Amino acid sequence: MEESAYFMAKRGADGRPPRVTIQDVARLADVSVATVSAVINGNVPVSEKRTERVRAAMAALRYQPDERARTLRTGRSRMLGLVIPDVTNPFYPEMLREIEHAARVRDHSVLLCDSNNDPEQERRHLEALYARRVDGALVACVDSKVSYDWLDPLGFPVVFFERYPFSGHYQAISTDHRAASFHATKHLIQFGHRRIAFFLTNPDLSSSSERTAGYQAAFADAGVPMPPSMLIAHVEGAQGGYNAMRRLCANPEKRPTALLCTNSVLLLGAARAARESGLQCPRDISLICFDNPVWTEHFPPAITTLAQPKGEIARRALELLLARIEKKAPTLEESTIEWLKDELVVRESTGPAPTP
Amino acid sequence: MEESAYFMAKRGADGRPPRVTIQDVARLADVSVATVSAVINGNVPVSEKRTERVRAAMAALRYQPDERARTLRTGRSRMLGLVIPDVTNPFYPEMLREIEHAARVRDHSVLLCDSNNDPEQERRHLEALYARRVDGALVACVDSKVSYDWLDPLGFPVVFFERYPFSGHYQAISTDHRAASFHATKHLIQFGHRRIAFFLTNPDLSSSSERTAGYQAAFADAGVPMPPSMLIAHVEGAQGGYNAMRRLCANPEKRPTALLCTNSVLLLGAARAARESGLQCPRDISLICFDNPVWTEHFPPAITTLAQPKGEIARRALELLLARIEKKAPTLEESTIEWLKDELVVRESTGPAPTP
DNA sequence: TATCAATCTCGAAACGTTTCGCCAGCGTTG
DNA sequence: CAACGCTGGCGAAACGTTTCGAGATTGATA
Repeated sequence: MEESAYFMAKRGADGRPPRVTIQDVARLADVSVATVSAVINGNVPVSEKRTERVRAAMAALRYQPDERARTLRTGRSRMLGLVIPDVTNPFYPEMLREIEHAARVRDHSVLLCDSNNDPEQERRHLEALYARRVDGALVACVDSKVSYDWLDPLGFPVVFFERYPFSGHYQAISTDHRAASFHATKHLIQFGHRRIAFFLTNPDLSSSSERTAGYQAAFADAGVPMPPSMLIAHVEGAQGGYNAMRRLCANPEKRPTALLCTNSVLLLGAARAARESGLQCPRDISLICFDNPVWTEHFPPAITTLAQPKGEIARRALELLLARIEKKAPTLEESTIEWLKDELVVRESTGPAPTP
Repeated sequence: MEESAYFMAKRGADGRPPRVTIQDVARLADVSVATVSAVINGNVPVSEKRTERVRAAMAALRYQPDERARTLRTGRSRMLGLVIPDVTNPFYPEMLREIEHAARVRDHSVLLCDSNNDPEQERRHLEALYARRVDGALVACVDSKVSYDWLDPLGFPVVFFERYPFSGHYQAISTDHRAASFHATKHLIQFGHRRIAFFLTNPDLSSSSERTAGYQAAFADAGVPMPPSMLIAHVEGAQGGYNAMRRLCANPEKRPTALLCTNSVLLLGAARAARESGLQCPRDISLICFDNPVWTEHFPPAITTLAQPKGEIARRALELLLARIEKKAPTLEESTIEWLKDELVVRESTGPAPTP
């Protein structure tokens, strides 16, 4: 197996190393291309002798099959799109990690797209993914009001996670936001809190409306009236959380004694605002947020959170998507949503309501 | 332009929607495939009349060129690999966001790979990226001691960022870790601190050794002796930071009065350990860390950090990589590193050293 | 020894693009 | 009027695989 002479001959004028193809391997091993392919894929029997020759040739040439060609021929790219609203929200990197790992286990790669909370960009991402003919996509959508009906006719399988569209047919896997929100609120009510503020970002999100419903249900369930104007939407980022909290605390008599945030970044700002208003947590105010990033455990005080089972979401979503891809019948007759449970992890930031 | 009949004819038995190809467009517009390609790519003149026909046909069939085939033919995939050691470290998602954005602007997609701090996995990722024939990769390596010499002969262009190998030829773009570390340490020394602890993760990392050098240089520069056994390596994660700090604080007389952490997660644990040891920040201990994630600004107290110019790193790294790809001469004759400046953002966590 | 089945092997046709070279048409020019 | 250059268009050959159908080899059976 002497490959250097061969290499020299093939090297282009530009000095760029030669791309070794299946042809080269076949030539060196003195077999047909088909045979090489057969030993690579192992789905067709090849004699011991030739297998050995091919193996040796592949090793000598450091041959690595070109996935592009393979993909074009077989129709499967073994790539999956992952489109998320904002990598900067710590929930998503952790999700990404799990999804990437799950995908890797099933021998798939992940093409990441950040929508930057912009429906337009999200759409562009999805179109690009389709153009690349990835096998399918996992998406946490930016806005539940947008329509994804155009995906189906294209035969482009998508499964949603955590956030899914309000209308149309789709498959989704999500934590039970309503139940989680219910439990968190109930936890606070049982501590005697009544003036419980609720910060959410975009209300046009399946997760937002479910969480809102859970929050309201908890009050109804406890037979306690909901405080007016404590449900605040469109709070964005740490600064948004800070501003909203400052505003709420302007009037000390009407200030909240507890707060539930729809994501961890909001809480960061809100907590600071509370401190700056002279409030101490949990003595004067209790704090809870969705998601459970590392810092919540180490924050003073450690934050009570709602932790999503990210690994499970990832594995389940991937399973669903792959099944849909295999089945080759991407057109959906009806919507299905699978629910997973959040865990309320109680730490130091929640306690009894202050006595007036 | 009646396409429905055509669609019906093409629809397969499996109910899967037909894939419309350039052939279909050509047929419908009654021109050759070459002409369709010409109007798509616009690099060959096509008459007004035909252009119009082709446009109409494409619209009617909702034709979207297959990137796979395009890629195979042209040799450019317009995909870039991004391999990072750990998405869970907040530095990387932010980096990722910038890189993805920069790539998008230049009409490229990003294939994300998380090495999970494992050199083996990193290597597998790189091999997979090559197999997919992405145009190149941006990598923050897991360990500077591993060799990446095998990439060059493959003609696979890679540029390193923030962490690069100790040996071999490579291109890198990095913040000036040494200078940053020097400034941070100097900042502390000027506050009168002498017992300044330094936590780092893997010492076999270019960034680690540079930061260590900066730390040491600051003492030398100030003519102050370095405290013994305050330079602690292999501190991993928040728990690692916690443990290391607890250990250092065991003996109150010998405890540090300041701490510099190589990443933000370490600081999280260390800060908690300090609190639990009865230390108050910044009165009893000053804290600084590299990277500047949102929470540092909202933590009580707000953390003094070293902020990397992530956007600039991303843009510059991308530029370098694309240039390397264009130039089609991936074999490197020598190494080049470009340095960017960190910014020391001073907040509440650093102050005068306690008087004994 | 002829026949047959069971293996293995191979050439060639896809997959969906881009691009190269050639040709037809046509107005200019000597 | 012949020769020529230009323009726009087309067929066909790539790109690097997989896969299909058919041919070649072998060993066993009648």
